[in-house]
Amino acid sequence: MASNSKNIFKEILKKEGLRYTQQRQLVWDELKNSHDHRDAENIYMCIRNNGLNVSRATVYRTIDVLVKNRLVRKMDVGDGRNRFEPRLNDDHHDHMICQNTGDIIEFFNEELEILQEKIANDLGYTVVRHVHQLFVKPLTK
Amino acid sequence: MASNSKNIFKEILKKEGLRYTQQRQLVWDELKNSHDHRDAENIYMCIRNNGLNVSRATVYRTIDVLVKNRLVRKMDVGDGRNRFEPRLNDDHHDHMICQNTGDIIEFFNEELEILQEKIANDLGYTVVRHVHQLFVKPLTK
DNA sequence: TTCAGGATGAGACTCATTCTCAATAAGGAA
DNA sequence: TTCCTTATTGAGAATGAGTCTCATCCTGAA
Ligand SMILES: [Mn+2]
Ligand SMILES: [Mn+2]
Ligand SMILES: [Zn+2]
Ligand SMILES: [Zn+2]
Repeated sequence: MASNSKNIFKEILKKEGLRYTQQRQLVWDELKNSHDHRDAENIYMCIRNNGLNVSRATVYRTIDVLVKNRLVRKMDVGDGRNRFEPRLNDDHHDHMICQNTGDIIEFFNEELEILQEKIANDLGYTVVRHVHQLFVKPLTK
Repeated sequence: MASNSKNIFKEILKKEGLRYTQQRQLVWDELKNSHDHRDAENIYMCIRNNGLNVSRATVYRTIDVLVKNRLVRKMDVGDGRNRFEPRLNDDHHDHMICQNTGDIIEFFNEELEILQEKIANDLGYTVVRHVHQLFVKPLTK
């Protein structure tokens, strides 16, 4: 049901010893209702354009909690501001950024994931997290 | 000889229609004489501690030229400031960042490079550049 | 319903990087 | 060499994403 993600959110706040507030719910709603890779300002403005009011500080503070608890993923495309995407069904994927259109294409390749873990192991490490971004251009036919 | 990289640098400035200046040479010297992954402030301070004087603005401006012409590589480890490393013999490699020590370990894996190009191709793209960073922890024996 | 203490909002602040502009110095011409 | 045009430089102001402060507000346990 629609309230499932709300309950997950409430659980997390409880676990963190934080209170459930209107503002925190609004930020989470705004994030989970789009699959885009958006920056904090965009999330802030969308809430505001909806006639609701949550401060920038609260947007940032709430996103931190969401990222820490893996409900949201933080990413940096190299343009100086972080982007966020919801992560409801904890599926890992990496990104391809089209240099022509700015489109962000998601991809997942098991072989790649295994290979990078192997590379780390061979050097005496294990991968905790990783960033893999391909900046691409369309193939000319 | 030692002046080879200086000549390469002069060539690039000429090609870009820029003048050869003491300050620009000092920034390039500072960068090429270390294999570390350093931030702009570090480069600025090292030059200054050598009793020489180049402004921050010029350090940033010169690095831009070096990056554009592939004499220097720009990277972002996610701590809010860019890092730079020389790139004299245009060898590609990716990075592993140790979460415990902060060490940056370089690696290169042909198979990985080929695989990511294949992934892009399958989606109708070709890879122009990529970022691949593994945030790792030492394996416990 | 009460009320202690966590949460919020507005704006100050931080810090890396970029911009401004008057003064300086390359470097081609003669 | 000297001259002269114009790119370059330096100091500091400006920018912008993100963080912090603190007076006020609100949550939620009792
Ligand atoms: Mn994504
Ligand atoms: Mn490196
Ligand atoms: Zn991956
Ligand atoms: Zn690579």
